Amino acid sequence: MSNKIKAIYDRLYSLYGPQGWWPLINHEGSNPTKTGAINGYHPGDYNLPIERNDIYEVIIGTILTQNTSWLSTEKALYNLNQLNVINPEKLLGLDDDVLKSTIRPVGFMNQKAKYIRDVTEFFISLAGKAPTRKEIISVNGVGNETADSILLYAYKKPEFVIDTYTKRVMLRMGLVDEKIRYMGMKKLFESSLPEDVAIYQEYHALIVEHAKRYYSKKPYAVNDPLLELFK
DNA sequence: AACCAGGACGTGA
DNA sequence: TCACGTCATGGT
Repeated sequence: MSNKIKAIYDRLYSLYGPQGWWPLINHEGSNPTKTGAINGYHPGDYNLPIERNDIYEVIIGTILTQNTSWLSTEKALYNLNQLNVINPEKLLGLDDDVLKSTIRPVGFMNQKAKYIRDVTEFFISLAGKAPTRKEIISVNGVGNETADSILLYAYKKPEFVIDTYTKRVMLRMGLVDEKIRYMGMKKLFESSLPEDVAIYQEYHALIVEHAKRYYSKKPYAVNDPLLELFK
């Protein structure tokens, strides 16, 4: 196989199809196959988000979901939406204790409340312009993965997202070693794929979907259909 | 009842 | 640079 990274993508896509990330609360029902408070997956539609508040929703979603299940994140976003504060100015006007109790389901509510305020002020200061990677990662609470998630899913920039699932799968496939760093893995994917936002968006989402099934509980990769690719 | 979840940051070596 | 502790709630 000349390009294993691409071969894995093709296999995952044929297994699961387009994932329609990042889900948006204002697009409920567009994908009935997923469950939870937000059914706003939009498979095949790579134009979203368009509205300012939708872009903002993706950004606070990336903070909320840090080391947290998406189910919990949905609850927090649902709560915020009920308060009609998925809007940067309105969010900043929210009482801090109210904000913390609203995002409570995601855990780490003290630091995440602060992170959300910081990234919100940064978002407003952009005045509609997309940030560079260096700029967005300088915000407190925005690390490598969150920065790339924001750039890829909120601003549609070709930045590949690496997460713990990605490393887990790549390790099992024997394509990286244990000491690989975030940027090393990111460059590996980006140098193996066409620089295409839709592909980057799908690939990361597909890895998450796949890893939830085969790489959540140990031992990993039991009956993993990817294993037959390299035999 | 341990373990994990769509991580990031601060600290001391 | 690196290894490790901390942050916190909820589902399985």
